[in-house]
This record gives sequence, C-alpha cells and structure tokens, in this order.
Amino acid sequence: MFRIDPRCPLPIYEQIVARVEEMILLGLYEKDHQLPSVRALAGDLAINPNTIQKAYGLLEQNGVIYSRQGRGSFVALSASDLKRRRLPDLLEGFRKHVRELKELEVSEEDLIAEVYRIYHINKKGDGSDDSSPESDKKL
Amino acid sequence: MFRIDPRCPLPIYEQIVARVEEMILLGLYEKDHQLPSVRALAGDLAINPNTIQKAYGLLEQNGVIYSRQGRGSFVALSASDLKRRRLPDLLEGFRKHVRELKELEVSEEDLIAEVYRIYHINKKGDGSDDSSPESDKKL
Amino acid sequence: MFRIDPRCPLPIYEQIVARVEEMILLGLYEKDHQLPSVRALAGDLAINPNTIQKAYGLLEQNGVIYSRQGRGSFVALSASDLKRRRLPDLLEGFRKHVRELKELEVSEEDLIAEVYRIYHINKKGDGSDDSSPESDKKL
Amino acid sequence: MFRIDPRCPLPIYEQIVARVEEMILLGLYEKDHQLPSVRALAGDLAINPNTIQKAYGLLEQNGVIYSRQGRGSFVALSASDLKRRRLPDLLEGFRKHVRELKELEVSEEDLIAEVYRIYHINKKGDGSDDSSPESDKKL
DNA sequence: GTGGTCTAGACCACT
DNA sequence: GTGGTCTAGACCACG
Repeated sequence: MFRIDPRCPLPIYEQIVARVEEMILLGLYEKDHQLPSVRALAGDLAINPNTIQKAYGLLEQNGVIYSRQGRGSFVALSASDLKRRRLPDLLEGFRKHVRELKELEVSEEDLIAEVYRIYHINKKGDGSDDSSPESDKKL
Repeated sequence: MFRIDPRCPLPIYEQIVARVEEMILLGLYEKDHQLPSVRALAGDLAINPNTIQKAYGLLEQNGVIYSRQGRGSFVALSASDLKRRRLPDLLEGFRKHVRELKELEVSEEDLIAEVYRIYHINKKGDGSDDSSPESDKKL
Repeated sequence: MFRIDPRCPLPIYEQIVARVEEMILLGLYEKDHQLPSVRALAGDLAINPNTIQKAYGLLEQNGVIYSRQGRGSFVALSASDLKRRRLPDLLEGFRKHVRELKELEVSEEDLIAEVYRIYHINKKGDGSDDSSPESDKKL
Repeated sequence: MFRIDPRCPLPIYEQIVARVEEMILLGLYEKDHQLPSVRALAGDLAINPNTIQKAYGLLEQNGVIYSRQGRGSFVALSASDLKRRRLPDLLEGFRKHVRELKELEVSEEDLIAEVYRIYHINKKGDGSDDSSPESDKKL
C-alpha cells in the first residue's frame, strides 16, 4: 500500500493519517473506497494493529473516513472536499511564514519571485521569456 | 523578564528558547549582554530550574549564547547574525507551504496578493491607490 | 422492497428492524401480512442471510412479527398496536432531552415555541394568525 | 473523584468523557483546573491507564481539555462555553423526538404539558393554580 | 473476516 | 512525577 518511515519524528499513527489523506488527494482513494483492513495494514507494515486503529479512529473523527463494524473502513470524502477542508490551515501557515520573513527583512519582491519560481518550475521551454532573472541570485 | 504561556502546546524549554531569540531579534539583548541566571529565571517564572537549564543548553549548543563557569550566560550573536541564521529554515518552510497550496490549486495570483497584503498592512493612507482590489475577494 | 444505507452508522440488522417497523407504521404491512423470506431479502439487499435472520429474530422476540416453520414470517401487530408500544420509550427520550435543555438554561417558552413550529409546519396559509412571532428569533 | 459503571453499555472511555463534561457543567471543574492524572485516575477507578488516556485524548480533540507533557491535563472551557457547544445537538435531538411523537399522533397539548411539568417540578406550592390539570391523565 | 474495547506492560519526552 | 506512543494479546459485536 504505502510506506512508513520509522526514522521520521512523527508518530507512526500520524504518518498513517497523512498517507491516507495523501492517497485521497492524489485521487487513488475515491469516495466510499474501502481502505485496507486494520489487521491487513498492520501486517503489511509490520506494525501493531492498535496503532492502525488509532490512526483510523482519528481519521474517522475528522470525517475523512467512516468505519463500520464487521464491514470495514471507507473513504468519506472526495479529493476536492478534503482540499477545501485543508485550505484555511495551510493558508494561515503560509501567512505566518510571510510575516516572519517580513520581520527578518526579506523583501516582498524576493518572496513573490520565490512563489513565481515554484509555480513555473518543471515547465518545458520556460527559459526563454523568464521575467524574473534576478530572482535566482539571492535566495 | 518575559512570560511563559502554560496553555501553549510548545514545551516550556522551547518557549524559553523562542523568547530569548525574540529578545535578541528585537534588539533588547545585544551581543555579550548577560542573561538572567538559571536560578533567578526559574524563580521568576515559577518553573523548575532543570527546564531553564535545558533551554540554555540548547541555546548554547546552537551558538546563540555562551556560558562561563561561575559568571553566567551571555548573548553570543547580534540581531542580524541571528536573522541570517534563521533565514534558510524559514524560507524552506515558506516554500513547502507554497508547494502544498499549489497542489491544492490555489492560484499564483492569490498567493502573491496575500504576500502583498501582509507587506502593505498597517500602512497609513494605503487605501487610495490599492492596485490589487480583486485580491480581497477570495481568500 | 426497502433500502439499506451502507453509510448509516446503525448495524445492518437494526436498519432492517427499523425498516420493517416503518413499513408497518406506514400501513404498508398490515397484520398477518407475509414478510419477504430471509433468503429472498438477503439476495435482494446483497447481504448475508445471517444478518436478516438476526433482524427477524429480534423482531419476533419483540412480538412485532411471528414465524411459522416452513411457511415464513408474518406481521404480528397492527400499526396502531405498534404505535402504542413505541410511545413510552419515545416519550422518555423526549423528557430526557427536555430535562437536559432545561439544565442548559433554555427557556420553557423556547421549547414550547419549537414544539409549536413543528406541529404547524407545512400547513397552507398558516402565516395569518401566527401567535408566536417571537419564537423564530433565537433557536 | 467520580464513578464508572461497569454494567453500563457505554464503553468505559466514553463514560469518563461524560463524567468530565458533567463535572465542568456542574461548575466543579473551572477553566484551567487540573484534572486527575492519567495514572492516578486509572488507579482510582481500577482501570487501565490506556483507557483513561483515550478518554483524555478525545476530550482534548474536542477542545474540552488540554494536556501538556510533564505537567498534566487541564480544563479548557468554562461551563457556559461547554453548554453553548452542546446546545445545537441537543436541540436537534429534541426536534427529532417531537417529530416522531407527532407521527405517533401525540397531541401538541400533551407535549407542551409535558414540558411545563418538567420545568415546574420541584417547585414549592405549585399545586394551587396548576393550569394544566388534565395533563396528568394520559401520559 | 471486519472494526472496537480493554488490559498489561514497556519506553520516551517533559517538568 | 506528568502525558504520549507503541506492543502484544485478549475478547466482543457485526456480517
């Protein structure tokens, strides 16, 4: 299914939560798709079933999946629903970083150039009319 | 001196680290300025001295302060030194957020407008020639 | 026949019990009406026959249906009988909610207005002499 | 502290959640009051610490308490905050019961009389001008 | 077979 | 001492 990194500082159950959400966002788990069973995933990842249970429990509390005794666990949301739900937190984290960078006297132009670069990376033939050639110098 | 928030999810020793760095960045602690002693600060904040010790130890390990046996602890860096040191991590965090927001299909324009807003907030008389009036609509 | 909702948190056998009782209350299943056979219903709903058996067993235990060896299962009660039987539990649930709402300092008037509204909803031309116009404000 | 009923069908951890919320609503646990430690409560109730942990974890996720490593667990809400948070669910449960009772042909007057009785129970000298003497007959 | 609850006991991070 | 994570293994309810 997906992998867990034992060296990652995040607790295992949070890694599982993140992986499941990732699978949904990537469109690999659609709404009402059945998740691997608690025991199956536990065996697969060589992890205790209780840890999987905890992860699934958290996901259910957050409305990302729903579990039914004797039947299994299923995806409760579409990818777009999950995106919409994540947006506010992510945006606030973005703002916080901008504010801190502003305090450290990074210029507005540098940040905007950074945004531009990320949005236009991996594009074919994008070197021709690059309108922010100065942005690569400093950051 | 400065305050600790018991409701903050950060461990106390990390709060102390953050406060000391904050004081330096604000220019209130200059280079070679003496920090409050472990015992004094512990008494002041009603906190276990071991916790203060741990915070000072971390700060020393990071080169932010230095300690001299029997004399006390002192600031090792100027505000600008500390700023320079923090920049890479902060910038990487910024990039990570931009990448995730891009994946969630937030437009480049919205992010740039958000940056603009933060940089031009709290300015007097900035409502006259606002050149990004559309930016307030969505986020 | 009737539908089962896989997303409903109720166990399937309880959903079946509820549906059967619903059919009786709606007058669609009269006294001595024959229920679908365990196997037929199981096939129809794509559900394990044991689950249907469990539901029918519960219904029989509660005196709502009766079974005859080799012939099938039949409704044991009229709609009005079933209503009478349900009343005490429902009323106790109602009282419990009123008591809890009272503890949360919801006013008697608000609750009565709420009852009024539910009883007079969906009536044609009932806006003329509405004697509790203030009731819509708070709840 | 408080008691757990092993015969109650509710899982133990939910009973604990309910007890803690009850204590807050009764005003016995004020905001920022420290809860009994996981281990202490586990010993007190002769229950496994993991079960307490699960209950506290749920309460924290719901914003009712906050836990800090090495310090303890504390109430996060005032009684009135908790009341406000509970109201919508409770009101919806109330409405559902009213609707079902309406379907069972219980009269509006009977329900209102029932509400009246609960709100005026335990009052001294309330027998004199009882304006709904007929209400005691049927329910 | 499924999920859900609980116990016993270990180990870690924080104060 | 505190909370938090994880394991191992048992038992129950549901299908």
